[in-house]
Amino acid sequence: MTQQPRVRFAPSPTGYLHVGGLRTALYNYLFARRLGGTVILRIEDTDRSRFVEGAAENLASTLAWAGLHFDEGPGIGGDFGPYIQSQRSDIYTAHAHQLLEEGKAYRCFCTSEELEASRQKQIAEKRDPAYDRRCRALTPEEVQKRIEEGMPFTIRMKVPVVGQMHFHDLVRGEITVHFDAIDDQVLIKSDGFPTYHLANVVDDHLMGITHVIRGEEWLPSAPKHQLLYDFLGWEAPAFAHLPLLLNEDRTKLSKRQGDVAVEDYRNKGFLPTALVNFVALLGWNPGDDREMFTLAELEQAFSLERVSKAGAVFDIEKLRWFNAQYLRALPPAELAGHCGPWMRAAGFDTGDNTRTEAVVAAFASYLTLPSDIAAHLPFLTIAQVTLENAEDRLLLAGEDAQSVLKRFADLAETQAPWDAETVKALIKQVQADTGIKGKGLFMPLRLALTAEQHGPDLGMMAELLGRDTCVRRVRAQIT
RNA sequence: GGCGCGUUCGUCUAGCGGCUAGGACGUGGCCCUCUCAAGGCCAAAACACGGGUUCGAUUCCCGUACGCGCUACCA
Repeated sequence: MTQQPRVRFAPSPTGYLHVGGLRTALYNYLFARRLGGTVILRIEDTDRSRFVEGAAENLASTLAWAGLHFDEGPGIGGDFGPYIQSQRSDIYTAHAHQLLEEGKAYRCFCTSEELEASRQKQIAEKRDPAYDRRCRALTPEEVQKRIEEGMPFTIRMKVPVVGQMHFHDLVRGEITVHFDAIDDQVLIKSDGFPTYHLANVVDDHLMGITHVIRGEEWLPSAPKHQLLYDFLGWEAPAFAHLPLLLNEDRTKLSKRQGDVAVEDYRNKGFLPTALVNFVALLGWNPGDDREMFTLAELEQAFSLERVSKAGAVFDIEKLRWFNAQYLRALPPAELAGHCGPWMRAAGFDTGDNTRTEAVVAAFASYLTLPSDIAAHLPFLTIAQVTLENAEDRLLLAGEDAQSVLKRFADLAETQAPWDAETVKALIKQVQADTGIKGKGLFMPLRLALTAEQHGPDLGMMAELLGRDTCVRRVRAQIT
């Protein structure tokens, strides 16, 4: 029987969407789409102390911005809800009590302070910090007495004391762990909420999750989860632990060393297509030399078999390259849409769509981010050209330069129509009339017109400036 | 410290016993062009180390080193 895969992305709403989270969400999404499966968004908000208002909504909208759309989840619906863990408390409690009754879990009355003290002592004695399982030995009478006294308690999983277990990881293969390395994990906290371990196992089972695709930081606790499935008499889903995203110094990608929030990249003008394409290739490759992928193409090409094992450094330079590629491939109207805010901030009036689009099209190949457009606008926004550079002034003062400027101004005065092509023809005429060509012909004009030595096609620049401005600026440089 | 995972150019990676170790970003050069950007071409640049196994190891096994992760009533 081949069942359609059901996968989930299960972030905790503690703020923004981390780029590593985006990558995890993406791989889940691609895996499911490729196989015609279902993608579920589940909010893991069992830690009330870390809850951030609005974070869940922000997560969802950022994911949507990236183009990832879920089949089930909060605000989407589905037959396995609710999809917010804080609304599923009784379900976790019921399963924890079942484990209690079956002798697979026990109540622990130790306080956080006691546990911390014990931990410190163990560290001081150079022993491995681990819960000493003192409450595991409590008699039923003692337990009953403490409950009646109203002592708060947690519920801990009764991990076998000896032996070892295996589990299979789709990325890493067979993994063996000895039970003595596994603590008696807390399942239900003293506030009544479940820990990640219990909630994730219960939900994954109840929601019919077939494949758990998550970050490598979860690898060490996978055996606990496997054990929980066994305790509950459930078949565990397949596991796939993805390699981590790293800082330049190869530590786990974190704030402090650059932007880690998807929103940061979004706000800077990175396109979702570029970010998704880039992040898809961090830990996965198609097996051939392709590297430009749309989401739809990724859906076709993705497979867990080609996910690599080692962590990947988040190389912002390559992301920038991807962004430049996608940016310049945009239709002018869309490019103008992205650049608009920056252009207005730079004093350019974007009221005329045709003109705005012509400007961004002229500079498309110069842009890595939409904000880069601002640096190219001064020639359009300044009142007149003033050459700061002595070298430039010298260049314009030359005899040849002056005759080029004069001839151009004379011819331009009556030129109509005025567009890139006709201006170029006009420059050709200047060349024929003055015998000056190449750099000596273009540079004086470029400087007089734009105040810059470098830039796009001069004919295009002249068109954007308009005939009258061109004539005025060129005449202004004639001595 | 313990446990787990990992290790091919600076970075992302291909490679699944025999290759001049391939591609991409970045870097350098050349070409194109009035110039710059883009684009094209070329170049420099890697199998962590030590043992095995094998006719032959980047590839398989073991060890070492290094890195990362986990080691919470956080996820």
